[in-house]
Amino acid sequence: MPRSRKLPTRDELRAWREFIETTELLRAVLASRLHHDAGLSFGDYAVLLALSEAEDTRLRPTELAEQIGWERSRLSHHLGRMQRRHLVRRDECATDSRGAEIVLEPAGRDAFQAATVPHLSAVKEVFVDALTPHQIAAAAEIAAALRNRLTRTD
Amino acid sequence: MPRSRKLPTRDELRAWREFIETTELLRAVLASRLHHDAGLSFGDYAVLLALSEAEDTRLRPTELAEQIGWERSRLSHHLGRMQRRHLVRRDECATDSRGAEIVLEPAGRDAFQAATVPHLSAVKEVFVDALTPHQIAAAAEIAAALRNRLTRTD
DNA sequence: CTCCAGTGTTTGACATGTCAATCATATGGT
DNA sequence: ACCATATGATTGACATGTCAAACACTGGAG
Repeated sequence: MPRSRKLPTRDELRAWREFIETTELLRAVLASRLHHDAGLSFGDYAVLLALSEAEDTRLRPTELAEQIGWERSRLSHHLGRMQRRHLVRRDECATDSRGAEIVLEPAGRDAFQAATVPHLSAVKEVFVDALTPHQIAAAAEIAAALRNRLTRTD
Repeated sequence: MPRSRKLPTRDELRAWREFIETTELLRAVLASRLHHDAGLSFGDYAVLLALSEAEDTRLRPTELAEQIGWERSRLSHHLGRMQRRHLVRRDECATDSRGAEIVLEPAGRDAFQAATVPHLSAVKEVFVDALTPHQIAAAAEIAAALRNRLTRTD
């Protein structure tokens, strides 16, 4: 009868714990490898990827933040750190003097290019090759279902 | 021929991105709720859970760190913060004067008890109820497969 | 007994993340 | 033109995470 229970069952909770802990471990392992192989953090990589794909390799902060799903203040702090390392540069925006434009610097382009192959190899090794094709499809569906729940109404 | 390709295909990469970004969002949402509902972080909750389940509600730091999968230095920093909030206490260890024993304090017990139901409700809402029973089982299997890969040889 | 390599834990320096407050400029209503 | 409010972005204070070094004791070889 407890179709309408409010709390997870023991098995559901076990699945939850295994799922959330493992995905955290997965993230940590990949982040650690990326840092070891290319000296970039996950955040660095996300920023550089978005900039690399952007027209003219430049983006407004708000747009960049939306693309990678970050709050603006988080991005701002991170850009400060990346700027110190000459990976990106802040330009003034021509059309809105409040605004800025984040520009990919040569060092950022180089670091991103050097990082890409090792990073994708690592993804292949610890994600793609760890799962069957069917499981990969299932993972994508699960993610879609979760995202659907997370981003509605709220 | 590219059965032995070293990099993910476009589809595999899409699945990867959706998976990793969504699990991060999931974690962030649950952490935010837990903090809002009970004033505890994910880390606080993990520590309090382990201590609550421990015999005599006390544990050696190294044991505690292993149970929740943290590095010892991370745990030490976190315990310092929790101690300031009177959630836990550090006792000297009777059998090894180098060592310590982390003890659950009344405030920690209360906070954990107050946090549990809202947290599990949230897990039910954003994880269990977002997926079909079949998907939950698949999620557990995927996590097991990933963990298997992550924790072997390396 | 003495020394020293090993173990348990903490510390310091720094990278990263969140939240609320601030700053500067843009913009629409009067 | 003027101002109230909205918008783009940054800042400050603080929580959290990693890494390497330091610290404090243990336990066994000589």
